[in-house]
Amino acid sequence: MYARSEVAYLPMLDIKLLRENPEPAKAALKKKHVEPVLIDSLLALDKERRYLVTQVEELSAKRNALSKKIPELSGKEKETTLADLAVLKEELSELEPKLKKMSDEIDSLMLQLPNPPHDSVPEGKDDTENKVEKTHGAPPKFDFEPRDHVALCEQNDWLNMEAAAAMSGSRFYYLKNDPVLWEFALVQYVLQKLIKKGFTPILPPTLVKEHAMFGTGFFPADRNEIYHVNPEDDDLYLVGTAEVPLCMMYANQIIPAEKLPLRFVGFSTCYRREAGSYGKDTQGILRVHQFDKLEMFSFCHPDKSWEEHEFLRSIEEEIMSELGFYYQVVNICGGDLGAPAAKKYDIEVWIPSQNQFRELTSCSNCTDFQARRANIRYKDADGKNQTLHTLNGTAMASTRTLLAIMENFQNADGSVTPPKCLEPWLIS
RNA sequence: GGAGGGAUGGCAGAGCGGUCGAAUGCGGCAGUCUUGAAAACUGUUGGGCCCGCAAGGGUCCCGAGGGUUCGAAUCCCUCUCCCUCCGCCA
Repeated sequence: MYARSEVAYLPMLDIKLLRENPEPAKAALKKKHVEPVLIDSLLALDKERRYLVTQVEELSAKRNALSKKIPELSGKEKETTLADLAVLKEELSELEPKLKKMSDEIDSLMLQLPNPPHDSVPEGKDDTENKVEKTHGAPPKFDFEPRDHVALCEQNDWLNMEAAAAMSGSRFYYLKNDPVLWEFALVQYVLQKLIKKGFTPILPPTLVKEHAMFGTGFFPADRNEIYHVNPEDDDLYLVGTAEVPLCMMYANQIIPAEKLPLRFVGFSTCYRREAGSYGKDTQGILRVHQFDKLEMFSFCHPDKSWEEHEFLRSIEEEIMSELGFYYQVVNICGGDLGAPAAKKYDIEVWIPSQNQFRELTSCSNCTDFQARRANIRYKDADGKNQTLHTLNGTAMASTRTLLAIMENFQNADGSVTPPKCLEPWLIS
């Protein structure tokens, strides 16, 4: 079926759950710093809307019944019926715009509500309150003064930031020589691993329409992070992650329950404006406008999504440890979680020059948040359509992984020995 | 970029102002027949929302959004997508 409708902007929270059980929702959303009052006013609006709906539908029912009779009528009877219908039409023309306005208002409020976090998500206002769940490995020991990745790139002719900046602006780069080969090896190594685990490899589109950004929950919240291309004619957006096209691959579709989980790994270049990060991580390739990434994505049964979340995390850990990194797993606190995630783990890798861990991957359980917006459902055993759960996780983020390889596996002479697991995939 | 043709239920495909949520075929499900299966036959087979404890009732949906009309799948406008031909092109 090609004439797919665009995503209906479904609200992300099930308003029925909110109606029946507002208190737990309020408590959970408070963790994400949503004022409970907001929920109350939303519910008040919803109540009013339902009353209006009932009125409008009753009038419509009357109108339909009378209209149906028109062909059989004639003369005076027909005239009085037409007059009655005119009155009904008048009443409806007053109520309907009112109802539409109220529904739009509710939808827009619902669209702004984040996904309530899971109980295991720590309280906290920002990244300082994230919780380290585990640490793996040990920091590399150097019997020389380790260089940072910028110095290593300089010495080995791996990077040209100046020409890139002159051409495209700050935070762009030309990568040269060995790291280029490492990236392709990383891609092959990770793809192989994931395919063996049953993931389907995907090369997705990276320019998408606005509704795709709403469907995946990046809009309205993170609008300023996204590049908008030719607003006047093409009106497309460059994705910041393959999560967007992977998720939208099943927008408006119903997946038979027995096919779940559906697991994909998508490769894409990712574009991020990094607005608001001026002056942060300005050196080298840690924070850039463009990088390549392999992203895992699961469509999953609601009962299985927490298990699936741990599964994605375990894959990320497997990759990190095979690459030989010293890393920690961080449980992101409520205040630092994005709107779509109910829970998120970041895996942070030790960066010697900074003497700290930096984020290399993250994986999120978005529960039904994206599925509701993008209208992705599964058919359960009773033949009922139900909203499913979606999850995503970084399998390999190119620039940061390359940076970590450079800094962690550098030698005294400034050369770098790439991880063993890449050897089979390295072009020489 | 230019010129045409389309979009209807899981699929195929009719309908082109009221009797149409929608013929018919295929597929799916249930049953009859059969030792079992196939075939044949019979029945059944979309979704959202609102009211209701429920039974049930109502409303909306024929790509999307608006409009005309007492009444729209059918008429008008805008948008999206698909197909064919020409041009261009990795």
